Amino acid sequence: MNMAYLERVVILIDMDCFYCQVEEKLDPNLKGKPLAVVQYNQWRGGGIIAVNYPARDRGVTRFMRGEDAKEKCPEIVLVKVPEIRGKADLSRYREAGKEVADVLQTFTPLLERASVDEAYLDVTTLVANRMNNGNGQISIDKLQNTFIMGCDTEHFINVVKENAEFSECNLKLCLGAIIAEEIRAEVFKQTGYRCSAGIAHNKILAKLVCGVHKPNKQTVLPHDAVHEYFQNLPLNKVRSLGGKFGKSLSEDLGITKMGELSNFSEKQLIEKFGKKNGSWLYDIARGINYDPVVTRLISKSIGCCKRFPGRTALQTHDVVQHWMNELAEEISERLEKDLEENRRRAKQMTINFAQGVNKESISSSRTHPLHSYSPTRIAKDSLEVVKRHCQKPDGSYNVTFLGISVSNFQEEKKLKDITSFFKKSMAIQEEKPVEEQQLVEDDDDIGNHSIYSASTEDLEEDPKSYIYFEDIYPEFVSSQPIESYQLTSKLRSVSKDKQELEMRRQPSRSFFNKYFDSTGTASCSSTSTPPDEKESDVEQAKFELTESATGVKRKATDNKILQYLQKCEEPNENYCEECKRNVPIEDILHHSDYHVAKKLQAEFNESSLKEERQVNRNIIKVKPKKSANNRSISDFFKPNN
DNA sequence: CATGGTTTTACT
DNA sequence: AGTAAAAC
Repeated sequence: MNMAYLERVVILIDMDCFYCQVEEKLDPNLKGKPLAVVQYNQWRGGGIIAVNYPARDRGVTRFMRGEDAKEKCPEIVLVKVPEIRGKADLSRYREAGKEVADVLQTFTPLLERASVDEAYLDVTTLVANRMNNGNGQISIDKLQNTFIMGCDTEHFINVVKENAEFSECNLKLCLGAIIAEEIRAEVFKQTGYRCSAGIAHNKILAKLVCGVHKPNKQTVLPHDAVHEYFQNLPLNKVRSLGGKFGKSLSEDLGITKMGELSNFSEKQLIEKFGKKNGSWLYDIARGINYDPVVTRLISKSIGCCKRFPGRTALQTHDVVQHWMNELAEEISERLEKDLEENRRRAKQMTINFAQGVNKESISSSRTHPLHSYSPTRIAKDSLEVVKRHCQKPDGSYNVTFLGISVSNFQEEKKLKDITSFFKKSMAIQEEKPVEEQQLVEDDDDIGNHSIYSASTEDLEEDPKSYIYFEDIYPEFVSSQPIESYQLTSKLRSVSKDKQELEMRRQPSRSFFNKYFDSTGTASCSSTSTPPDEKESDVEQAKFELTESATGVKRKATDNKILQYLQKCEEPNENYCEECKRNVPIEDILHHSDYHVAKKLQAEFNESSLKEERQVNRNIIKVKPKKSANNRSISDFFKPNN
């Protein structure tokens, strides 16, 4: 069982009806009552954007208006999202999401925030650590809230224990599930929010099963259970197949279930849907997916927008200007906050607008450089764009949508964060308070906005003025990363032969068919000897284990796998093995420093207690102002156990 | 009239 | 750079 696509353990954490939970936390009176969160209650009771479970039990769903919900469930409480400047203000939920992310972050840096209430975690190295540290025991009492797809949990555990080496990847999933239990418990402990989790070997599968036992439970999808699960699974349940593509997929191929997708050759799929989609489909039909979990804690863009449907369409310059001002103010506010929190500055702004009614509406967007965070400046530039594109010859408008979003964030200070942490904690050098270093320059044309932090384009960025991490600790930058070493060498030893290829072609059913029946009752004996007719498979598995253990390398015959492995084996200059992605070449130093810090944290976490975790959190954030600890670097290199 | 506001990614 | 799709 040494296949590359079974190496990773991915967790998807999804908050249960998050907006409702946020409101319930704010007003504990609401707990237990049927509740929905609505925005804009003017028209038909407002649009529902979240429904809690008591309300769901009574048939209330999203896609209902507030009025419909009241009809279905007269006792329902409808909480309206706050409004500022005439539009919905979602900041309360963004804050809550950040709270949760801060907890998740203490478990692994390999964290991808997918939305305000969802995040993927690649816990492969955490799992590997537990196995290497002799901390890899699994038991039912650590999996009290865990379901295994297609199998009873306790039974699954027993089989995994009895066939430890044969089902190493399933053991990994169990450990991943234990970690997920810990994560969810910690999230609840620190924030009071409940969430569900999906655990699998990749993001698509983790996402797929996360909701199977919602709320407040978690679900594991072992690779061996995929085949059966897919037989009855509609195509559109799979992420990215939920829309038009999924529909055309099912029409073009004349299929409705995921299981049917594996009847098509990779060649066929590529012919129909292109190289990228075709291979992706071929893989996922077999439960295989290589999309990496990329480390992203903060968003790459910040935007706000508003629709003006039907009769509310904006008809005059004055009204358009008014809403431009409102949007610009919100954007500006959020940008200033982002600047403080994340020390970065957006360089580009995109103005979105639509004219005309629904079907015949024409939407468009224009980009514009962003020189200042001043709301009047933002409004002025945006308005100009909209005027140019939307004003009719008679001076009137018919604008049904307006939006401003900003992107192309540039770090305000490079390499400074991490070095200042070390400077501080090791007292290497005196450091001025952050505030004093922050130059404010008066920017621009329309003047009078000195309170709006200006561009730092020409701020001195002399590398010599910083102390570089690798100057102090060259060994950590130049040598093999500590934590990833074992994983990396494992990936390197992954081999591939015809047998494995065959197993890819014919989705593997062996494990589940041999040891489980569909009801989840035990069908294997208490001995570790498998039934006769399957012995060859076990022998094959052992053979593969031995082969990889001896480090014998065979030629990969499958290009995809080959490429995947090459990525692992020969990282190029700017390929970050930790993130499994390329990072901008100019950021690589900063980036690798980042990972060194994260690794210290990860190692520390594994063997440590919660207070220590709390301390590490400050390291991860590398926010000098929060680092109230006196540890020296050597503290981090104490033996693990 | 009318899910609405966000965010990411891929295509061209 | 601008558009479209997809997801929550």
